[in-house]
Amino acid sequence: MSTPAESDVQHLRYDPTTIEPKWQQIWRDEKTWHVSNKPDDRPSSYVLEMLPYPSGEPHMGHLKVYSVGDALAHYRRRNGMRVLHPMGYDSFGLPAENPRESTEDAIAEFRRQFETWGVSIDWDREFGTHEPGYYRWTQWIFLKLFEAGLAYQKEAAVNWCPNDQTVLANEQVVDGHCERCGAAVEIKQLKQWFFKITEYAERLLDDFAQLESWPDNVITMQRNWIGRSEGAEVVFSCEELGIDYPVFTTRPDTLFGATFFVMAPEHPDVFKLAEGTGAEQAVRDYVNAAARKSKEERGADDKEKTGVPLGRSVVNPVNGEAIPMYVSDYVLMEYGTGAIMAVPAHDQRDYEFAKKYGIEIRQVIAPAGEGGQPADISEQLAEQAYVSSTESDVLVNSGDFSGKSSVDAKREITGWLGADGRGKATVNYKLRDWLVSRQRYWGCPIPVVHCDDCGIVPVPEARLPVELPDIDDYVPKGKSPLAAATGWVEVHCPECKGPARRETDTMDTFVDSSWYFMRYTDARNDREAWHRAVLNEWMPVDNYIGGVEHAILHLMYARFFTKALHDLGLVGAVEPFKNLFTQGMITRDGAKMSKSKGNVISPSAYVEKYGADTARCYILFIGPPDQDADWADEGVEGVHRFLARLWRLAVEVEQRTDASLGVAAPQSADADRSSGALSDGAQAVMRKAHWAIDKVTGDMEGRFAFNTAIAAVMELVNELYKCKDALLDSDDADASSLRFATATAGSLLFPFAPHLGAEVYDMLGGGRVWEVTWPAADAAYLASDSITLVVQVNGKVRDKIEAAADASEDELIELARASERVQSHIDGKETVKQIVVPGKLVNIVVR
RNA sequence: GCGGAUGUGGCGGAAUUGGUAGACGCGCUGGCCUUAGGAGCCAGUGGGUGAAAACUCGUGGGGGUUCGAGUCCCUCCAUCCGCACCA
Repeated sequence: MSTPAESDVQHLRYDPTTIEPKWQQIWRDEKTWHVSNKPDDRPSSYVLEMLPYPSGEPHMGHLKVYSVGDALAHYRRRNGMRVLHPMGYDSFGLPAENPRESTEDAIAEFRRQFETWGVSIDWDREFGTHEPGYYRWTQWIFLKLFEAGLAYQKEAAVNWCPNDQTVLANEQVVDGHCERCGAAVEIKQLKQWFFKITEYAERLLDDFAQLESWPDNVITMQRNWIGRSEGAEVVFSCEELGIDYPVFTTRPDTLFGATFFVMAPEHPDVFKLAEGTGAEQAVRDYVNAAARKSKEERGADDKEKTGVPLGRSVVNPVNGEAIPMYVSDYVLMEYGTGAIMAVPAHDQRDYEFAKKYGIEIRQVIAPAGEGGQPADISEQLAEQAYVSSTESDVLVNSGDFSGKSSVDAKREITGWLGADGRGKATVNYKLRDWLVSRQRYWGCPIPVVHCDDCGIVPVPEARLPVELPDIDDYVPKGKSPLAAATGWVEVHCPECKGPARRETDTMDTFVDSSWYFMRYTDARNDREAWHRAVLNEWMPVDNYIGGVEHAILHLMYARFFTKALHDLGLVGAVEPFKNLFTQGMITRDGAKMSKSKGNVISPSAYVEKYGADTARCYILFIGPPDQDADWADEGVEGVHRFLARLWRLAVEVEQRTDASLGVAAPQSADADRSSGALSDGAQAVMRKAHWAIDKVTGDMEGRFAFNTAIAAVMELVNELYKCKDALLDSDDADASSLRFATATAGSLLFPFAPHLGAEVYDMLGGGRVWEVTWPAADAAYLASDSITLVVQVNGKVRDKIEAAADASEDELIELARASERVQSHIDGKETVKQIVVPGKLVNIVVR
């Protein structure tokens, strides 16, 4: 029964360590994945994974993101598209040791591993953001934004990380802690560089409509972060000092209930206001205490409201009433105007403050009660504020506006105040300008000089890049280490030629990564950042793939950059990423991998032991790629077994069938299928192969269902094992069907396991699978003459019957009723209803 | 507190439009092959009753819509994530 050839095959070992380097060398030597910028008749597609921060070696997240992106890139290419799939490194940042050396070592290791993974990258476009050839253009963009008034310097209260010894953007502070190192963030008053992202707040919101597919949660997070709220700016006047204080409120309908007024401790006028009132010392103590608090302490959940009177009052514009002013840290300087009107009856925070300091709580809103009269809510107001604001909430104690609905009153009171300049409708955003200066050495220098006579002078474009000097001590000490490089700092002013000093702060690394996807399109251009026509040919990115942790930071900054550069006429696209895919995390024992938990596993160990194809397929097979997945070594073994099984099948089929048959489908295939020229086994094999083609294609299109796509190839291979013994040693048609189906398994698996896919296809005489068009399923093999009819009685499955695919509804009912198993359930009962789903099911409802 | 997601065998997961729940893989059980195998091949595998045929229960809990619900609606619970003094 078993031939020598068969038993040989059983003992052959699938050896990825010889197969994988073989194909990698061909791809490297022939630059297979290089794509030219010269358009051709193929549609272009830009597939991009978020660029890696090179530190140590790649981790499981990298393996996952490139497994997903590479599968997509391969699939696109084989569907006749011209695919841009580049690679680079986010190589400025916070390295521990000698930055230049450690960065370049890490990049070399990343590149080496990516090559062992067989990722189909156009290596001719590779760069690191720390290379002068790249950051020259980062500086150029900075100057463009500066010219446009979108980059500016101002003194402001900023987030300071005492550990990293640098300022942080608002977005980089998480729960009052440094996003990077976890230290409690302090507030400092410093002069810093900002990008005017707030000018784009509205468009960042509006243009969500232009995106093709982005996860809802990412859009929601950005929307919340931008924090648009509509309301009114209302002017309260301090008559004693003759200063007007506008406040922002979303509740102008509650103005008649304002019984006090609060300023943030950072408000520049608090000392001026307190002066001469006797409150000076108390105010100074309070403000100093607030300044010493970390952001976290200030924002703590259960923190009791505190504050001190300023000893002054302001006039409420709706009723001319003078109300007392306070300073309290529950008011934030960075939102609105840094001052608020306080309506304790209808705002919980104001309520708590008023309760503590015995300030009047004056109700001006009431829910509609019976008979259209306002309901009595005094009981509730003894406990907490009443914050509802709907059509059925009406104003009380509000002069001429009493009786109006809360909703109408907002508009009418704003309009009334607006008529004589005491207020206006406005929109406010939580979003603040992007703080981009960093007091770090390893970053892109900000290309300006400070001249005593000329002020801030941009470095002329022709003199870019402003290169990072080599220095001895790059440990941050509160100001940029670059300040110590006196030979570099001291320059001549580009305008007056007088003595001047270079800016010593460097840029936030998020600036580097806000435009790298544009540079890829024309990465070797040393005359300009990109050629416009080339850029527009590729942009926007068709599929952007990465972790959801960048939902706000990177993705919002990149959107802002694209819009700003668009407005400057430099970029055609308005949005950078048409489709966004956020991959889930790889966990270990159900927990995030971390050094402190000691549960970190690295891809390299698995790639060395099982090969890249196994590691890549496993990470895709483990579950839907947008969900978190737990890494299990037994699962890896299972996938490895499957790949070995396919490889052995290919070897056996190759050895025991005639090589001249190649990988073509049997010639008698579709024409003679019904006439029986193909054996039953061959037909089963052909049908399964075409079923798999259809399934994998469907899973790749539209959704990233790689897990079920791989499962389909597993099913095909299982079917081939079942049929192969009958088909080997048979006639040419049978042998052809086997060769075709085995090669098809390799072809379908190629996007996920490129080395093995190429090996199997080539072994059977198909040549280079990546040059072969993606297979199309033959409808003739998908349709079947017979179906399995499910028969239900009262919705419960009672039988399954083989039926002709083209049977009529009546025939199906007849068939169903004839079944013995069905009869035992319907005998002697009245048939109420019979439902037929053609080709699928009959449900007989009896009583 | 607000917003979002998820909940299916022992485990990872499948079920694309309301129509056979559990594809595929892991694990487990049995068989074949083998000097042996933790290799390979084949078969079985949601729970309960049963010798079997079969019956019955079953997609976090409860309720509803429907001939029919993992899928739609209401409600509760659990876990995870994001935001959180934003006036």
